[in-house]
Amino acid sequence: MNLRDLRYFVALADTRHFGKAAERCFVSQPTLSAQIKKLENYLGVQLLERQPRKVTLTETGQKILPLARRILQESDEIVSLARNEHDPLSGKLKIAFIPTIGPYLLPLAARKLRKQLPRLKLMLYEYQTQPLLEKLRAGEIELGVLALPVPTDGLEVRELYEESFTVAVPNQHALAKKPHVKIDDLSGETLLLLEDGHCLRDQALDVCSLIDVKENEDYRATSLETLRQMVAAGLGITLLPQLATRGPFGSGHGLAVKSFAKPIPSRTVGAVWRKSSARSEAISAVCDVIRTTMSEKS
Amino acid sequence: MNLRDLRYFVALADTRHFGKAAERCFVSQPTLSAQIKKLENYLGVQLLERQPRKVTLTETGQKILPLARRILQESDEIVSLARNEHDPLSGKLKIAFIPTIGPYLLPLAARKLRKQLPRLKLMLYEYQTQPLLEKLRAGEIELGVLALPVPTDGLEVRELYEESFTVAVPNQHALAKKPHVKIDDLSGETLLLLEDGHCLRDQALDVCSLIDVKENEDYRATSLETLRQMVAAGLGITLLPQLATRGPFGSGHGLAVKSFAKPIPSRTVGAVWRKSSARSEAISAVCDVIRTTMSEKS
DNA sequence: TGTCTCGATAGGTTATGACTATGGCCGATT
DNA sequence: AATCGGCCATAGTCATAACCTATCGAGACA
Repeated sequence: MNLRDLRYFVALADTRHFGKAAERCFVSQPTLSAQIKKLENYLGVQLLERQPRKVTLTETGQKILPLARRILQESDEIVSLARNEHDPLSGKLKIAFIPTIGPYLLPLAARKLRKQLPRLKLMLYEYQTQPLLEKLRAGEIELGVLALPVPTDGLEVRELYEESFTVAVPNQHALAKKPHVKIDDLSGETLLLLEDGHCLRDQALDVCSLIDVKENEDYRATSLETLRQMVAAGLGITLLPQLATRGPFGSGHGLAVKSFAKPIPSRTVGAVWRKSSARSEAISAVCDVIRTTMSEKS
Repeated sequence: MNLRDLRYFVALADTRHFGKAAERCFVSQPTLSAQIKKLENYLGVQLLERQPRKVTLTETGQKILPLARRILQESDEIVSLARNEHDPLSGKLKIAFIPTIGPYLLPLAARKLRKQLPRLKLMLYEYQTQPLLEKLRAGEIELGVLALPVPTDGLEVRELYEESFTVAVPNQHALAKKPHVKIDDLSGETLLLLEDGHCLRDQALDVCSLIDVKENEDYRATSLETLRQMVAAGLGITLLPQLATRGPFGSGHGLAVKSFAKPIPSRTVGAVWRKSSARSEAISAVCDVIRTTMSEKS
């Protein structure tokens, strides 16, 4: 059985005339005639009675007609649903950020995203790098924003922006008075870090790998905000990504944020998605918005 | 779009594996692959994401899937409905009788009809010959049982049985004492007849056409039962078809029913249906039952 | 009786869906 | 690192389903 056959049948039921029904279906009368006969043959029942000058539905035909109509209507629903979804820049798009990026990047990009991609409903998630990649591969999310590099098997990667690190020290700290901080200046300091799983932890350790710092093993922060408060409380110093020091997140409350002297250590923030993703257009558009946002704000 | 494509899509959504889905649809993998792609192309949206080792539905695919399932289910409904209707001796069959046949024939045939055609639901109607033929041609009924002959344009006709006429006279009437009545005996009598539209009226006039009878113009009965009572009341005599004199409808209550001497005048009762009718098998079966009933009872 | 309407039939062409064989990608194994 | 195997896509070919035009035949109508 075929949707086309049902269409022919319904047209015939409406017009009760083979010629007119054929016209309505944009086929010749013999074609429709043959297809109807084939349908009847397939179903094993006569659907219509061909009286001279008059076509009528049999009992069975009358029973089948509403079913056929509903099927056609639902098939049209599929088509129109697909047409609505046709716009690649519409629909839901699930994006995950790592925790040291999301809360600081989103306020900057949100307005522009909403303005430039108004039909895109962004579903926002926050995961650490590893769970994020897993959920990405599992298809639970479509796009991840995190610090590069990441293993790229099956994934597409695009760099979004370069994010400098800064040093956060207590107000009273000697470094608070210097205009710029060199990495070597951190030698001998106590470093406060995020708990395991945060990539920022590894990045900070990496920056300090050549100098002599000791991690405060008693405390591991669960978020940058906790970390910030721990520094203000004088428990040590830490590295903060630059976006986490802008606007309401800057110096104050017993905390001084210092920028590094050149060469400024930094991390690369990038977007990752499945190579096979069906949303590459929307993804690309989102990346563009983030990139331009960051290049304007820097 | 095609039901087959939807079948492929649903199979793929179920198995999430092109090869297995193809197997389930009894086609080769490339075939299913190509059809799915064609479907996606037609809809203008990607329905699935081909990850290595893993096939997943896109957002759109997930929306379309339940629609596709429902369509397939309903198309199966059509097929199974048709299969149920497949038995030509089942379903509704609308039969109309003329008033001078229906009430007398049905009690005789009903039991055998129900026994031999148990799945056939007979819808019974009663119309005079002309309206009956109109409704038959209009497709409102499938089968008519009436007195022949009738105009046969577009209609199929089959004789069912021959029905003798009898004479009904008041108990006190001279003819009530004779064993048999000749047509000539009716000469000079006052004839009571049914109102216009009843074919029996014309048949009675026809039987009496060669002799001298006068119709009682003051009364025209609307049914055989009224006619019978009018005869019993002494208003005249009348002709009754034989079936209307059997069982509870016989002599008594001031009425005597006499049979004719040979040659016995009679009418031919027959079945008519549209040549193009889709129910010819059921019709034929019903005719058979009536014929054998009548040949057994006579 | 001729004419018209309308569905069915005949014959030929195109388009579609199916197949097999094969390629390319990726993950897993040795 | 090289090989193997699973899996989907591509290429090329073929059968048939669907379509067309032309025509027939039955029945309605003037």
